[in-house]
Amino acid sequence: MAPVTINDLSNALGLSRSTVSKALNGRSDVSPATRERVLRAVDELGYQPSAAARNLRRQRTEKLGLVVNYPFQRVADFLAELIPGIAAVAEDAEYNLILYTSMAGSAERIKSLCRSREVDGIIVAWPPGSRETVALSQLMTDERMPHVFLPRRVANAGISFVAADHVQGARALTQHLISLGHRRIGFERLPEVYETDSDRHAGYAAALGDAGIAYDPSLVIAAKSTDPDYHTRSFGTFLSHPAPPTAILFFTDPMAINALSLAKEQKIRIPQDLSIAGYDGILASGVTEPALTTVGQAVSDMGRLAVESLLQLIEEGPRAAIQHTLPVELIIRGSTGPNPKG
Amino acid sequence: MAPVTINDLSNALGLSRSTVSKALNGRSDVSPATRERVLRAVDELGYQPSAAARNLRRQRTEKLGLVVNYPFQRVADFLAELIPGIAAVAEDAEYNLILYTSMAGSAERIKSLCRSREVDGIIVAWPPGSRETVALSQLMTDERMPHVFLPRRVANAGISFVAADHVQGARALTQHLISLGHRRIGFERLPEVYETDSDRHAGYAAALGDAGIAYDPSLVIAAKSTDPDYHTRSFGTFLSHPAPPTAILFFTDPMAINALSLAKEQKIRIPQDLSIAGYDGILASGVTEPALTTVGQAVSDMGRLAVESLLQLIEEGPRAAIQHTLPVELIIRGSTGPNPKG
DNA sequence: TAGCATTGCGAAATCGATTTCGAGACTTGG
DNA sequence: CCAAGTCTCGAAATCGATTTCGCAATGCTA
Repeated sequence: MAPVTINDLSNALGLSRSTVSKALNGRSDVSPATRERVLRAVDELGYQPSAAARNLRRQRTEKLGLVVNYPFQRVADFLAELIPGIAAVAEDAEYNLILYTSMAGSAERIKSLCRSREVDGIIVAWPPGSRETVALSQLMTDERMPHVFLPRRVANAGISFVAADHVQGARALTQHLISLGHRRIGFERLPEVYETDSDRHAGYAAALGDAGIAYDPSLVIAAKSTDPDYHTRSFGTFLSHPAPPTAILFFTDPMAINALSLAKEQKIRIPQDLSIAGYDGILASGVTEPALTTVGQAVSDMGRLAVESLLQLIEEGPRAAIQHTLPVELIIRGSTGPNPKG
Repeated sequence: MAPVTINDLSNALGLSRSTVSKALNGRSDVSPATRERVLRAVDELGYQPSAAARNLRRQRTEKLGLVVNYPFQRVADFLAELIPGIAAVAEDAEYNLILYTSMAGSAERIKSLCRSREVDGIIVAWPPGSRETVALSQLMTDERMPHVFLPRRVANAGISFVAADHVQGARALTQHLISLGHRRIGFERLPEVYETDSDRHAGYAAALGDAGIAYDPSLVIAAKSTDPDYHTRSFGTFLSHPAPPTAILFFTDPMAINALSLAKEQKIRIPQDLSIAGYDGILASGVTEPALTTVGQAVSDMGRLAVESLLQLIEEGPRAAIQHTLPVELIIRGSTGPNPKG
């Protein structure tokens, strides 16, 4: 009825708790015969150690925390790929995953999480802006809580993260458009200030430079996050430009998909009249009409690496930060085509 | 350095651990002045109770387990909506969510999970076939582990679940097609035997009956799960029927989306030549060309209800099963149109 | 003022494991 | 045959909280 404890086992066997525990944990000071008896009894009585008791004594929980520091829905696509990857790798290493979705931005709650010791390490998905991220990392370091940020690079040698190489991604994407004959290429940046944004912008600028195309600031729009309709508005800005771009790079796929339908409304043919590209390679980007040219990230790889890094940090104790920057993949689909004016 | 424990607090204050604990847990046998002192010290020393110690003593963990009993990727869409709903509601009630993705179908692992007592209750997402589900439920009941199944109905009065009303959904969908003039309506069922399948089939048959249309078994195909290409094959079967259907209902959106692209390959115009409808209302169904008529489920509501039900089961101890069947919503989009032969 | 109820606090048990340390029993070598 | 290891095992401490119970001091009633 009540769960079987190690005491029940030791009583049933006429052995001490110590011996039973040692038999179960593979200690060497137990005779093979005794170990055999213990294991048989475990089977018969259906014993399973209490997680709480074990956690308390061992001072670790074999659980990882995944803090989603961003409206879940907006990164649902990403998470749908990320979470199973993380959970699977973690479970292979006998760790489980606890999800925290309501502590966005709250340093206090992260601190509580650290102090309650209910996880052995934390993966922070979509960390806040750079400054806050550094502070958050410091806080967790102070609490001796191993942690890894994902999927954003943090420009700080002491902070562990797993990210994608957006300089390379944006560069490849821009090069693709240039090779199609485009010379005036619009770029819509993110409103917030992240390394992700500056990386992608750097890649865009680098590709232009490589091709000897002058960087035209009027073709680069930084969306204003205060404006709920900023996607729509900035698309209009591009179109009404005196010398409008023949191709536009959007910072994320949803922005590009939005542009796709705006274009359809205005009878602008994609890609005949205008080439459009997104970024991130979300699932929906593959089923639009036309399908979206974009840059895909190996999300499940990032998940796997994040877990592996975190486990290293946990096992090896204080050590140098682990930083991974993964290559990204250019996905060429129907939304980009030759420059109509080229 | 080392985490602050309740002993540190009691030393610093010159109070016993009991008193400190009682002050923190709102017991009445503590004077307001003492409670105040304790709270102040908590703030100053940065005390946070150890989750493990508390769990051990209280014999509960304030954690819920979400067992995903199905390849994560195949239900990613669903999960992306379900998980945040579940996590948010749980966190409002001071519960966290632990994800288990690698115990598909394994009764043994479920049993271990129950006995380890690392969660207070379990939500099983996408339970296996009826018989196994009943066995699984029995197992958890034996282990005194509260549990709820989702999002499938289980035809057993003793089992708690949250599901959608697929009889109504399939009926509404079929009625929609009938109202468009269709008389020969194909229906592709699932290979496995679930209540979900029989419910949708019953709804389909009921709508036909209501309209006085004879049920034609040759228009109902049960896909064979052993055949990896069964989607493609069954679409061919429909087309080569001597009196082919003018509209086809697919059991799930991915099947319908697959049919959409098969139709495009074969130059069959949707919906002019053939109407196609899906079921489930996944995100991708909204961005196909044409967009898919389907039936949407209030997934986040199901998540919320599942958590609320589970919490009831946890708090009230042994009690009658809680069963919720939610209404579904007919989503009419571009893939269904008037019967060309009508 | 004696007797009783109330209030506020602490001692100790408890939850269920792990781990350290020491002690017999048994070998082994000299 | 004795001293020194080896093997096995158990007693007891420990992890950090909660909870029960008793005790002393105080307030209240008659």
